Amino acid sequence: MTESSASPARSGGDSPRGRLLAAAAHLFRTRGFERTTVRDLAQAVGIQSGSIFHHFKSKEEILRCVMEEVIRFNTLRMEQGLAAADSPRNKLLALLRSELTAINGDTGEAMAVLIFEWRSLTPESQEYLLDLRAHYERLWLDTLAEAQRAGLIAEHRDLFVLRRFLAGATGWSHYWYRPDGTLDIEKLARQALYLVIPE
Amino acid sequence: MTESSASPARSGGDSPRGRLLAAAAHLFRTRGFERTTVRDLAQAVGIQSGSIFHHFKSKEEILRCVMEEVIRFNTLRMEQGLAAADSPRNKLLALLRSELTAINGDTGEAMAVLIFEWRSLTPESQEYLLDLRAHYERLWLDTLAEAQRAGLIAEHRDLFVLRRFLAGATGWSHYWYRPDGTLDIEKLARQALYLVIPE
DNA sequence: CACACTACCAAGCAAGCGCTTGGTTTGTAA
DNA sequence: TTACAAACCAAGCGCTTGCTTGGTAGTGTG
Repeated sequence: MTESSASPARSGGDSPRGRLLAAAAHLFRTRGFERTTVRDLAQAVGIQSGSIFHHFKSKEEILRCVMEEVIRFNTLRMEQGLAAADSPRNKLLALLRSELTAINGDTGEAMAVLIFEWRSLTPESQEYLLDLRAHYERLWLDTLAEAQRAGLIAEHRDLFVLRRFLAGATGWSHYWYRPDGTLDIEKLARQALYLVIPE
Repeated sequence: MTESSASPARSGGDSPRGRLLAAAAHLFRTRGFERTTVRDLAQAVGIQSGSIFHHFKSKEEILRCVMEEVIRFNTLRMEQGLAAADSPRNKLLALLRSELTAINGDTGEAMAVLIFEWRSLTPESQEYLLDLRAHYERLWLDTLAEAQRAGLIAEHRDLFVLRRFLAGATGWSHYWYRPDGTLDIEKLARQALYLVIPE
């Protein structure tokens, strides 16, 4: 309820498990899940490869945990952003800002893993995580519907399709956007808003 | 110039090499490049795994060939679509239709491989293919600039950012769009056009 | 002290990987 | 019929993979 911290403890922090997850997010993003070996992972945190299986029962479980953590964390951030916005327009901007921050900011590596390593999950893990994502997507569709009722979005636009287009647009920014240029995330979010609202 | 065939011969057809490339596109898309073994690939075309290396010198070369072929093919399709369009608005629509067809139509599997398996290429292959893509992207940016000069796109919109957003939006449709529903590619392209032009 | 617990190491197993090799079949054309 | 190259097989090499096993420090609690 306090606005002080943007996040309530993502991952164990400096626990062995937390360090493993952080290293995994980094390696899975840069090399991909398949190309990353448990030996790479062990070396990154300074232990033997076999010791990993004291903390996780399989390599795939590490992937699932990285994804689960980033979903929970960013759903929370999105809800906080929504609560602070007053108009339909600003709610949309808040969602876009949240998603672009998730992808290009602090949780960027884990988000990229979530998006681009989905296939490496077992079907059971996919099902489990899809349940978590459902709530996240609901927030989006409700906000888009509210904006359409307010007349911000033309009637002939399909909101489901629009949301999928936006998800692709923001997710892909991971591959080209570099925050050190003149284009900060706030400007990027505004450019993304033009995709929804002509203004 | 005839509208009869949408394509001039993509891949060798039923040559051993062509069959290998077609099977590779399918397997690389469904399982990913890393998870696909040369033994899978060989089984798919009915030969021994070692025989693959009579046609390609490495597994990575197969990936590069799949990508090269789909770039060349779809650049051609896009140019044909552009040539047949009369107004800036219809040129944009032609580009979106071409890209969405490439991703969700006949070349969909190879396109998905091009987009999502990029990382598995060697740096040399990446550089080589980037040259081919440069021309493709140039067509996009030129068309967007023409539309902006014609007043279809607001001055404060960044065309480079817009193109990247659109690339993400269309590319991602591979993951959710199913052509058998009520939403055909033409309607999908129109929904995508709303991202660019308010109308 | 004894006990339990977390975190870890050292070693290695069974399986799977991309790719090589040497030789054989098959199609084509002189 | 002969010649030759493309296409392919059978076997396996050398290496890497995810993961297991048995044991050992370090720490806190009674």
